[in-house]
Amino acid sequence: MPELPEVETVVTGLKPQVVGKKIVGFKDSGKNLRYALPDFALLLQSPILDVTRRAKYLLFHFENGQTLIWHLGMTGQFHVLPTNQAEAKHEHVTLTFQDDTSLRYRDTRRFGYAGICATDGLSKHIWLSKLGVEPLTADFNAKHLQLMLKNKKISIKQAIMDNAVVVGVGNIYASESLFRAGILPTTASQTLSLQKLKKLNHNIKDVLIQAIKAGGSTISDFVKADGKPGYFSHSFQVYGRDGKACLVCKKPIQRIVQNGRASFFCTKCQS
DNA sequence: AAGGTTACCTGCCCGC
DNA sequence: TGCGGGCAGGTAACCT
Repeated sequence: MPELPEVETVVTGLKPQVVGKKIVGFKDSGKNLRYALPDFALLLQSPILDVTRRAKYLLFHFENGQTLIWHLGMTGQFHVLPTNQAEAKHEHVTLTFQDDTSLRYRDTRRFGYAGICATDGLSKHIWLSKLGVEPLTADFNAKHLQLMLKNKKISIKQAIMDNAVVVGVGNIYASESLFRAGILPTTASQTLSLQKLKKLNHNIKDVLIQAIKAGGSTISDFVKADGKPGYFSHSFQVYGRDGKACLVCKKPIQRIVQNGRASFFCTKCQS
């Protein structure tokens, strides 16, 4: 899926296209996403007040006190299109607005999922209640990392991808931030000094901010809400570069599989 | 109980 | 050109 910068980009792109609109109809492809779809009738005729993000979830807040929670999975995309425009392949949900536009949800692999929850009960929702701190807030700092990682035997890469430690860091930005911080992804979490954690904390924030500025990464099927790709993928320093020269020291970038996910790193620049 | 593995699903790319 | 295998940005349900 899109990682945090991509979701942030989608929220930014969607907001001006949907805020103030009312859903007047809905349909789905008949195929479930990861879970059964919610009853969209709960949202009918109520204006969308705002679209926000928590971790990698999009939150559509409705005037009637309901919030539509949406996760894009690996391949989810939103598009706002004229209602009379033909359905695209893998379009699984259509929410029709009162103004002849409609919000289309496309998801090739159908790993995405949606739910509806009373806005005042959002923090207790099962998908949101266990989430850790947002990476771009002051709550995410070296001391926080130290506290969360003490006694943890898992690798540092797995730790920063754990949503209870910090949300929004996925497989790409895990490798990228560890490279920038000079830490091998296999390092045992509990062995890192506060000094190293400071560097890592700083680099996680930095790489996410840069990616958001670039409008999210583009890998295969990520498209922003306006249909145009983002440009951060041009800035990957290690992700997907196995066998190629490290941009700092020229040593070939290594690729290993950790917990079933690809990790990329430089053995000279990271220790 | 933490840490690992697997499943969910489709498409693409690679090698034979 | 066709086919099988491996791989893909996430999450969570399982196992050990």
